[in-house]
Amino acid sequence: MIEKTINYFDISQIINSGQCFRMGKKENNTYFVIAGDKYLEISQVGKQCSFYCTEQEFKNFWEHYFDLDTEYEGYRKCINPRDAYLMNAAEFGSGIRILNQDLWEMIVSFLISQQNNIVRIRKCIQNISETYGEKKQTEDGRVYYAFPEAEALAGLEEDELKKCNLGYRSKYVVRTARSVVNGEISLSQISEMPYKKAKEELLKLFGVGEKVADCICLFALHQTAAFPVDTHINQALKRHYPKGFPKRRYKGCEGIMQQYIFYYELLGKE
DNA sequence: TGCCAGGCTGATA
DNA sequence: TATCAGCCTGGC
Repeated sequence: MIEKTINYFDISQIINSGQCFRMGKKENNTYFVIAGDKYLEISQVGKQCSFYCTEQEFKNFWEHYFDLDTEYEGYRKCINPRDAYLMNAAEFGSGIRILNQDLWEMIVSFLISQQNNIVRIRKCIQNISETYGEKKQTEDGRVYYAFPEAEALAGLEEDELKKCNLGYRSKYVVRTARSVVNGEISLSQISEMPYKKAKEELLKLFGVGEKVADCICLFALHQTAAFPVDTHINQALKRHYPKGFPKRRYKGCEGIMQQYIFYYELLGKE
């Protein structure tokens, strides 16, 4: 177990910020995370966090996954103090971090997310993981399933994933898996591209539009200039930024601000 | 029963 | 280039 004191980190806020669909609460202060083929439990009381893994695993994977190297206070300090709405939103979601998640997993997750709600998205991802992912077991015997590789999905019929409750999104996932497997699109190359170029590449995938591409850029590629606009953000922008969100002021960290707004819109109101 | 939810595609004008 | 059905499905 690794114990850390971490500023501006709140695992429950991260779970509810909607960037990860394989995290959840176990009991009181304990949470679980499945990322790719890894499983982790965390407990948190205030700034005190316990990561139930080895030092090596923490250093090699989870520290980067949770973006613990980044000082988030700096992002909040650059907020215009006259922008009361964003100041409040950032205060409310001050424990949010932008995770460094697996690119393939995020592509599929956000393909599934369209015209869908979080409970169903989680269920869909659980279904495809249990059906097509590798079965794993923790040291204490807990069974979980790794996220399925593109190869495991590319050979399916387009409607096959409807059995996993994906509905019309089934063909998006299968065709995208084929594009990855047959080399039409290179995930490793996308990982190295700047934001605009990476987004352009992602938009070539069947079922990936503006919003989904931006979510993938932000939550998998850590392109914090990406600013996904979904219905919630759209409503918030209309209400609070009728002249447009001041992206120039937040150049390079628009995505962080988007997360504060999204979380505030979702849970900050009574 | 009908509507909606963290959009996108493809047809049509 | 813009607009708009239609798409799955479960919960309310």
